Amino acid sequence: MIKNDLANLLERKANFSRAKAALTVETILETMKKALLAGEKIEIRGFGSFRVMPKKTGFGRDIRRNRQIPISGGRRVKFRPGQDFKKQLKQQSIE
Amino acid sequence: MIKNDLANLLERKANFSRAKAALTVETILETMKKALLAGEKIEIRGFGSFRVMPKKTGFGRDIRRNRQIPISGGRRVKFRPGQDFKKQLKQQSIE
DNA sequence: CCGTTGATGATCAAGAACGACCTGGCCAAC
DNA sequence: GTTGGCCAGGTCGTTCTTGATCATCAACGG
Repeated sequence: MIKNDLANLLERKANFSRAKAALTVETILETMKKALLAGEKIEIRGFGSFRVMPKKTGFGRDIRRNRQIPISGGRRVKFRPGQDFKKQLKQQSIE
Repeated sequence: MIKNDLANLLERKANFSRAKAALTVETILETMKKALLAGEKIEIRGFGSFRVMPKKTGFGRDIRRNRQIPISGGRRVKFRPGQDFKKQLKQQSIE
Protein backbone atom coordinates (compact mmCIF):
# COMPACT_ATOMS: atom_id res chain seq x y z
CA MET A 1 0.00 0.00 0.00
CA ILE A 2 1.31 3.40 -0.95
CA LYS A 3 0.24 6.96 -0.51
CA ASN A 4 -1.67 6.78 -3.74
CA ASP A 5 -3.78 3.92 -2.45
CA LEU A 6 -4.90 5.98 0.50
CA ALA A 7 -5.73 8.88 -1.78
CA ASN A 8 -7.74 6.59 -4.04
CA LEU A 9 -9.59 5.35 -1.03
CA LEU A 10 -10.69 8.84 -0.08
CA GLU A 11 -11.73 9.48 -3.64
CA ARG A 12 -14.08 6.55 -3.50
CA LYS A 13 -15.17 6.49 0.11
CA ALA A 14 -15.42 10.19 0.81
CA ASN A 15 -15.90 11.34 -2.74
CA PHE A 16 -12.91 13.66 -2.60
CA SER A 17 -11.22 15.06 -5.65
CA ARG A 18 -7.90 13.46 -6.38
CA ALA A 19 -5.99 16.54 -5.35
CA LYS A 20 -7.96 16.94 -2.17
CA ALA A 21 -7.56 13.30 -1.30
CA ALA A 22 -3.83 13.43 -1.79
CA LEU A 23 -3.53 16.63 0.17
CA THR A 24 -5.57 15.23 3.01
CA VAL A 25 -3.41 12.17 3.31
CA GLU A 26 -0.25 14.20 3.29
CA THR A 27 -1.64 16.67 5.76
CA ILE A 28 -2.44 13.97 8.25
CA LEU A 29 0.85 12.19 7.90
CA GLU A 30 2.82 15.42 8.02
CA THR A 31 1.03 16.43 11.15
CA MET A 32 1.69 13.14 12.82
CA LYS A 33 5.33 13.41 11.90
CA LYS A 34 5.62 16.89 13.31
CA ALA A 35 3.91 15.87 16.51
CA LEU A 36 6.37 13.03 16.95
CA LEU A 37 9.29 15.30 16.19
CA ALA A 38 7.98 17.63 18.87
CA GLY A 39 8.30 14.74 21.26
CA GLU A 40 4.58 14.28 21.48
CA LYS A 41 3.08 10.84 21.55
CA ILE A 42 0.21 9.86 19.32
CA GLU A 43 -2.46 7.63 20.71
CA ILE A 44 -5.29 6.47 18.51
CA ARG A 45 -7.62 4.00 20.08
CA GLY A 46 -8.39 1.01 17.97
CA PHE A 47 -5.38 1.61 15.82
CA GLY A 48 -2.25 1.99 17.82
CA SER A 49 0.11 4.43 19.42
CA PHE A 50 3.35 6.09 18.41
CA ARG A 51 5.77 7.04 21.10
CA VAL A 52 9.05 8.83 20.90
CA MET A 53 11.69 7.39 23.14
CA PRO A 54 15.25 8.39 23.83
CA LYS A 55 17.61 6.03 22.09
CA LYS A 56 19.34 3.78 24.54
CA THR A 57 21.13 1.53 22.12
CA GLY A 58 24.84 1.89 22.52
CA PHE A 59 26.64 0.42 19.56
CA GLY A 60 26.00 -0.82 16.11
CA ARG A 61 28.54 -2.42 13.85
CA ASP A 62 29.88 -1.63 10.41
CA ILE A 63 30.65 -4.94 8.80
CA ARG A 64 32.56 -3.56 5.88
CA ARG A 65 35.04 -1.76 8.06
CA ASN A 66 34.73 -4.25 10.84
CA ARG A 67 34.39 -1.58 13.44
CA GLN A 68 31.86 -0.64 16.06
CA ILE A 69 29.77 2.40 15.46
CA PRO A 70 28.85 4.65 18.35
CA ILE A 71 25.20 5.48 18.18
CA SER A 72 25.28 9.13 19.00
CA GLY A 73 21.98 9.30 20.71
CA GLY A 74 18.81 10.68 19.31
CA ARG A 75 15.31 9.38 19.54
CA ARG A 76 13.35 6.54 18.13
CA VAL A 77 9.73 6.28 17.16
CA LYS A 78 7.99 3.24 18.46
CA PHE A 79 4.69 2.06 17.11
CA ARG A 80 2.49 -0.28 19.06
CA PRO A 81 -0.65 -1.65 17.49
CA GLY A 82 -3.80 -1.36 19.58
CA GLN A 83 -5.38 -4.24 21.43
CA ASP A 84 -7.83 -5.20 18.74
CA PHE A 85 -5.16 -4.77 16.13
CA LYS A 86 -2.77 -7.06 17.96
CA LYS A 87 -5.44 -9.65 18.54
CA GLN A 88 -6.21 -9.81 14.87
CA LEU A 89 -2.55 -10.09 14.04
CA LYS A 90 -2.32 -13.16 16.21
CA GLN A 91 -5.41 -14.78 14.83
CA GLN A 92 -4.44 -14.49 11.24
CA SER A 93 -1.44 -16.38 10.07
CA ILE A 94 0.77 -15.78 7.13
CA GLU A 95 1.06 -18.28 4.39
CA MET B 1 -1.91 13.91 20.07
CA ILE B 2 -5.14 12.02 19.77
CA LYS B 3 -7.61 11.27 17.06
CA ASN B 4 -9.46 14.45 17.87
CA ASP B 5 -6.38 16.55 17.19
CA LEU B 6 -6.12 15.15 13.70
CA ALA B 7 -9.78 15.82 13.09
CA ASN B 8 -9.40 19.40 14.31
CA LEU B 9 -6.49 19.82 11.98
CA LEU B 10 -8.57 18.87 8.99
CA GLU B 11 -11.30 21.20 10.11
CA ARG B 12 -8.91 24.09 10.03
CA LYS B 13 -6.55 23.17 7.23
CA ALA B 14 -8.96 21.58 4.81
CA ASN B 15 -12.09 23.28 6.05
CA PHE B 16 -13.85 19.99 6.66
CA SER B 17 -16.90 19.63 8.83
CA ARG B 18 -16.19 18.02 12.15
CA ALA B 19 -17.96 14.84 11.17
CA LYS B 20 -16.21 14.64 7.85
CA ALA B 21 -12.85 15.30 9.42
CA ALA B 22 -13.34 12.59 11.99
CA LEU B 23 -14.59 10.15 9.42
CA THR B 24 -11.68 10.87 7.15
CA VAL B 25 -9.16 10.22 9.86
CA GLU B 26 -10.82 6.99 10.83
CA THR B 27 -11.14 5.89 7.26
CA ILE B 28 -7.46 6.31 6.62
CA LEU B 29 -6.37 4.60 9.80
CA GLU B 30 -8.84 1.79 9.36
CA THR B 31 -7.62 1.21 5.85
CA MET B 32 -4.04 1.12 6.94
CA LYS B 33 -4.91 -1.35 9.64
CA LYS B 34 -6.72 -3.61 7.23
CA ALA B 35 -3.88 -3.50 4.78
CA LEU B 36 -1.46 -4.55 7.49
CA LEU B 37 -3.77 -7.30 8.65
CA ALA B 38 -3.86 -8.52 5.08
CA GLY B 39 -0.12 -8.87 5.31
CA GLU B 40 0.48 -5.92 3.06
CA LYS B 41 3.23 -3.47 3.78
CA ILE B 42 2.66 0.25 3.77
CA GLU B 43 5.32 2.47 2.35
CA ILE B 44 4.93 6.22 2.41
CA ARG B 45 7.92 8.15 1.21
CA GLY B 46 8.93 10.97 3.46
CA PHE B 47 7.01 9.52 6.35
CA GLY B 48 7.87 5.94 7.02
CA SER B 49 6.90 2.38 6.38
CA PHE B 50 4.93 -0.27 8.19
CA ARG B 51 5.84 -3.87 7.67
CA VAL B 52 4.24 -7.00 8.99
CA MET B 53 6.64 -9.67 10.07
CA PRO B 54 6.12 -13.16 11.39
CA LYS B 55 6.81 -13.34 15.09
CA LYS B 56 9.81 -15.45 15.90
CA THR B 57 9.97 -14.79 19.59
CA GLY B 58 9.75 -18.00 21.50
CA PHE B 59 9.11 -17.21 25.14
CA GLY B 60 8.08 -14.36 27.34
CA ARG B 61 8.02 -14.45 31.07
CA ASP B 62 5.33 -13.92 33.65
CA ILE B 63 7.07 -12.40 36.61
CA ARG B 64 4.21 -12.78 39.01
CA ARG B 65 3.92 -16.50 38.48
CA ASN B 66 7.55 -16.92 37.69
CA ARG B 67 6.88 -19.03 34.67
CA GLN B 68 7.69 -18.88 31.04
CA ILE B 69 4.97 -17.98 28.62
CA PRO B 70 4.91 -19.60 25.21
CA ILE B 71 4.41 -16.93 22.61
CA SER B 72 2.32 -18.85 20.15
CA GLY B 73 3.42 -17.04 17.09
CA GLY B 74 1.50 -14.45 15.22
CA ARG B 75 2.76 -11.38 13.50
CA ARG B 76 4.19 -8.08 14.50
CA VAL B 77 3.89 -4.69 12.92
CA LYS B 78 7.08 -2.77 12.59
CA PHE B 79 7.22 0.91 11.85
CA ARG B 80 10.29 2.51 10.41
CA PRO B 81 10.47 6.27 10.04
CA GLY B 82 11.67 7.56 6.69
CA GLN B 83 15.09 8.97 6.04
CA ASP B 84 14.18 12.58 6.58
CA PHE B 85 12.16 11.65 9.59
CA LYS B 86 15.02 9.78 11.17
CA LYS B 87 17.44 12.57 10.49
CA GLN B 88 15.25 15.06 12.23
CA LEU B 89 14.81 12.77 15.16
CA LYS B 90 18.54 12.71 15.62
CA GLN B 91 18.98 16.42 15.31
CA GLN B 92 16.42 17.34 17.88
CA SER B 93 17.04 16.46 21.46
CA ILE B 94 14.61 15.86 24.24
CA GLU B 95 14.36 18.19 27.14
C1' DC C 1 0.10 6.09 -18.34
C1' DC C 2 5.25 5.55 -18.72
C1' DG C 3 9.83 6.92 -17.56
C1' DT C 4 13.01 8.95 -14.39
C1' DT C 5 14.74 10.05 -9.76
C1' DG C 6 16.17 8.75 -5.65
C1' DA C 7 14.56 6.89 -1.31
C1' DT C 8 13.89 2.28 0.77
C1' DG C 9 15.13 -2.75 1.96
C1' DA C 10 18.27 -6.46 2.79
C1' DT C 11 22.51 -7.83 4.58
C1' DC C 12 26.41 -8.78 7.87
C1' DA C 13 27.81 -8.66 13.30
C1' DA C 14 27.82 -7.75 17.85
C1' DG C 15 25.68 -5.95 21.72
C1' DA C 16 21.99 -3.68 24.09
C1' DA C 17 17.10 -3.14 24.27
C1' DC C 18 12.63 -4.71 23.68
C1' DG C 19 8.42 -8.09 24.28
C1' DA C 20 5.27 -11.19 26.40
C1' DC C 21 1.80 -11.48 30.58
C1' DC C 22 -0.75 -9.26 34.57
C1' DT C 23 -2.45 -5.45 37.64
C1' DG C 24 -3.32 -0.82 38.69
C1' DG C 25 -3.54 3.94 37.30
C1' DC C 26 -4.28 7.33 33.76
C1' DC C 27 -6.43 9.18 30.00
C1' DA C 28 -8.71 8.70 25.20
C1' DA C 29 -13.29 8.19 23.42
C1' DC C 30 -18.10 8.65 23.78
C1' DG D 1 -18.49 12.04 33.68
C1' DT D 2 -17.96 7.05 32.69
C1' DT D 3 -15.86 3.17 30.41
C1' DG D 4 -12.28 0.63 29.33
C1' DG D 5 -8.07 0.85 26.45
C1' DC D 6 -3.08 1.83 27.14
C1' DC D 7 1.42 2.09 29.75
C1' DA D 8 4.76 0.57 33.27
C1' DG D 9 7.43 -3.05 35.54
C1' DG D 10 10.31 -7.52 35.74
C1' DT D 11 12.98 -11.70 33.50
C1' DC D 12 14.87 -14.25 29.71
C1' DG D 13 15.26 -14.75 24.91
C1' DT D 14 14.80 -12.71 20.55
C1' DT D 15 15.09 -8.71 17.83
C1' DC D 16 16.78 -4.27 16.83
C1' DT D 17 20.25 -1.21 16.03
C1' DT D 18 24.13 0.81 13.32
C1' DG D 19 26.49 1.76 8.19
C1' DA D 20 27.27 1.11 3.11
C1' DT D 21 25.74 -0.59 -1.41
C1' DC D 22 22.70 -2.35 -5.18
C1' DA D 23 18.24 -3.26 -6.78
C1' DT D 24 13.53 -2.13 -6.47
C1' DC D 25 9.80 0.69 -6.49
C1' DA D 26 7.23 4.97 -4.57
C1' DA D 27 6.61 9.59 -6.16
C1' DC D 28 6.30 12.71 -9.63
C1' DG D 29 6.84 14.92 -14.42
C1' DG D 30 5.89 14.66 -19.40
